[in-house]
Amino acid sequence: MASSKRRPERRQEPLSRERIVAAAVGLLDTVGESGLTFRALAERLATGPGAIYWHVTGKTELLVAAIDAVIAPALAGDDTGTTPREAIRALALGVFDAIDAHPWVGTTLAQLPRTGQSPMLRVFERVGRQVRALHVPEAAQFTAASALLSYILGVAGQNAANTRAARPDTDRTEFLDAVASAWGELDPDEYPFTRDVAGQLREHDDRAEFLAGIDLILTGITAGRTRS
Amino acid sequence: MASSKRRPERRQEPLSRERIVAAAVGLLDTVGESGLTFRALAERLATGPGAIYWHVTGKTELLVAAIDAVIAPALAGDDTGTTPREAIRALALGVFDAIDAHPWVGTTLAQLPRTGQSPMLRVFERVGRQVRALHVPEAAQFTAASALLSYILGVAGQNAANTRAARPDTDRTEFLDAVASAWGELDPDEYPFTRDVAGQLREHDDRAEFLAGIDLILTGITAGRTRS
DNA sequence: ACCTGAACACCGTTCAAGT
DNA sequence: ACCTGAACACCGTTCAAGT
Repeated sequence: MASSKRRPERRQEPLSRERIVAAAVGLLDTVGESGLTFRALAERLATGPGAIYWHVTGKTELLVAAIDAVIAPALAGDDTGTTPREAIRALALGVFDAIDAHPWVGTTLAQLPRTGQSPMLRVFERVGRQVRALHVPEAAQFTAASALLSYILGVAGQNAANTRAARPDTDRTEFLDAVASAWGELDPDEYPFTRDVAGQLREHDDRAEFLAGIDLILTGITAGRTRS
Repeated sequence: MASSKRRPERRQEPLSRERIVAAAVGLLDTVGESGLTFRALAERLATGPGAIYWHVTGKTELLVAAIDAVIAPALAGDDTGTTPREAIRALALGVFDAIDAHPWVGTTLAQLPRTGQSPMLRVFERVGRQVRALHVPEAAQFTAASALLSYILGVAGQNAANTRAARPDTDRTEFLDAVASAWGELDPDEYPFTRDVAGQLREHDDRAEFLAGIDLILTGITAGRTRS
């Protein structure tokens, strides 16, 4: 009786956008994209599903907010004191790591338009600034930044697809081994290249591979510079 | 009475995988990804939803088959008599055009694993063969082909996102204008790059932009060659 | 062998009613 | 102002029953 007065048993913090988004991220991380349900979310927050709609307009907004929360650290880095090339690599790796830690981001991020308050726009801006710092000619800056962004998004999607395709109890190397074996048994007439390259898949490092792709594009971006 | 004997009124062709997939593509093209429903599909085919499951294991398989049908023409091209560089450009453009004509492909394609009988694997193989024809060193072939593929997928996803973000009644230029205006009004302290680059967006051509990105990567791939 | 369609176990979202 | 939870209009998938 005494306790009910000043200490509210702390069993029910008020609902808030932050608590909802945090719970959503937790759900996505543990149960995956299909696990994010208004009912499951409501249960985690000890309310009814309708309560969530007072703080959030719908599932899309919830998903964007979740992505934003997870991608934010990658954009928090300080670019001063590094070369633009290093800054782009660090930024790209930050996004890659965020997606690697939260595979559901890859699936959704690539589908967000580069408009409004989209996290996409923030990544684009960061990439673009460094492209400019590389002294890419004005007219080519948009193309260069877009290409880098598209590549990052493409890898993100592939990564998410691989995570989903892998049995939940297998780790990365096991999965790569399985894919490599499957590739190795493909029809040599139909898939000569994939077959031959299967071996490289076995000893490859997703992160290093991703970075190698970034470097490829960076090389392409800066290669033409001396000619202009 | 006479007609019911030899001419079966032709009102009910038997169901088949091809008919189902064709109807699915039609539904996706007209009503979009959210319009592909087993109930809607059944209605189009004049049956119950359960009938479809006799020919197709589930929605995932249906989606993959639909993508396959739409992407196939892009892979049918003949590569003989062109340079590898031209072959890669043509292949990439083929995929781009297929996705542009069927925006729902972009959303889903990027999420398919590069395994089994996935259309992804077929695109990868085609890209890879031309990478090899470019005389890229063995160890770098996987990276080069993967980078090209990831870029293509990334653009595909962005394209689909843009199509979805655009009001259904606006055309491409109207949409780009709207985005460019929005970018132009961004906070100059937070989005200096995006703001400045907004103008380039207005007069840009998606297809040309896409190809420019491919060229960037191709340049990156071939740039190091003379050094090795 | 192939089709039918009711039924199951879910969804996102709304909204009257409560505090 | 904020929460509740039943209700609405859907889903994908299954499966007994039909032909």
